[in-house]
Amino acid sequence: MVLTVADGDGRRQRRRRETIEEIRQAALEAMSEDGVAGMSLSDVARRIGIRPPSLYVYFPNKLAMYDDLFALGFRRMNETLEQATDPTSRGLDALRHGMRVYVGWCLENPVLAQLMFWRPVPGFEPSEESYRLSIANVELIGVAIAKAVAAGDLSDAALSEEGLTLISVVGAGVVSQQLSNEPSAGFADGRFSRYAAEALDMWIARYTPVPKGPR
Amino acid sequence: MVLTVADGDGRRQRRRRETIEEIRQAALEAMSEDGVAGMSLSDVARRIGIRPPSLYVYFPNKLAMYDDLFALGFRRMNETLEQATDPTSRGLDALRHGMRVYVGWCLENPVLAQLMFWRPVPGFEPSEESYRLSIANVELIGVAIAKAVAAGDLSDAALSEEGLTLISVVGAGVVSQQLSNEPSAGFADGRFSRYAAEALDMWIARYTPVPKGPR
DNA sequence: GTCTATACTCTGATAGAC
DNA sequence: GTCTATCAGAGTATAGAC
Repeated sequence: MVLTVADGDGRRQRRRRETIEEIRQAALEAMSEDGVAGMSLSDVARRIGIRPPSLYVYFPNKLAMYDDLFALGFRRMNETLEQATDPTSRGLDALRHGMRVYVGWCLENPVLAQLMFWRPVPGFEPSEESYRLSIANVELIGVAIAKAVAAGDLSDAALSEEGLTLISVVGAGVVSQQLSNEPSAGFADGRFSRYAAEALDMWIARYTPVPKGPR
Repeated sequence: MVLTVADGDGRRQRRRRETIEEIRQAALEAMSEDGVAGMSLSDVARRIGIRPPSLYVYFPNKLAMYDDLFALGFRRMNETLEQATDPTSRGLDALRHGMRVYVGWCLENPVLAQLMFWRPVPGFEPSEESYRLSIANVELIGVAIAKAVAAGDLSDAALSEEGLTLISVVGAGVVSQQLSNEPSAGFADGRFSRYAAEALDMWIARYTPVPKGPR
């Protein structure tokens, strides 16, 4: 059955992608109003002027919609982190800048951040494909640390399991505390996020190499 | 209308408290199976063999049940922390022990911890009374730090806004990462919780007073 | 006083007409 | 691709049996 005409297909698929984009936007709005787990398909359909069953043309079920948004979140965040990598700044400065971008993105996208870093939706687990994007996110941080190690600003231990675990604990701690206690605050005025630099400094201090000159 | 007989009241109120305790237990079981936000009143009623509307005799609505469990969680955790305070250990040892008990309790009570430290339930905000219990929780940590400062093991800055914020970030970070990435692991074998001591060490190092002897 | 029976509205999801 | 019709189940609320 190879009757699908290649030419006519472009417009149809394009229209489909536009509709999916509309659904995503409406779902994010709904979640920010009613909570991540409180999103209802009827509400999403109402927001874009279609009937609930029509959503099933684009997503097999509600959990698949969550998975799509989970992946979207990591795609956007990884893109932001890559674009924010300033080639002129290096070593610890690049790491500090990365931390600021990371926390800032989470506070600007609290709905996606909750979906990505907590597990607020009963029954939802990311698909293998989406999970790979979250792995890539962790690796971006590892690359920034590796550069600082290569520059001599951090000891090798920063790249150990302990080092990578502890920096993820620091980042998750700042974001988690800020989002659950003061979700609407910005980066600079957040009770917790304003200490993001100091939190990272705790980690940096632990992995700062001892000067090798004679004492 | 003061016809209520004092004698007969004891048994009735006792029976009522027992039922409430049954409901709490069933709700916790339901949440651990279907997620915190996925708990359904019909399911809770079914577990203890009554009809859903009967739950409304004990709780005005579903959110009130969440509030009751939120408060229960902090009561239990604060109790655990107070009992675990070993009067023989002091200073940094007491603080390290407190951190272990804190993280351990959260991993042993993941459902309550999620309800207490994240905001997984759309529309739920703790009542003023319950919120006070969460304040008391923060103050317990402050007391342990104050003792270490008094013993000379930590600098005064440990009790500053920065110091208190950063230690809450460290604790929340360990718990948050462990619960969302590996919820069923225990304290000792958790990918994140096994580094709880090292995470606290980052904080302790930042607030360790410099020795005052001559250099 | 306590619980049951019943009803109302909304949810996620499916089947089938057009 | 979108619709109508429909389902089982949810949370909530009220009326009434005992």
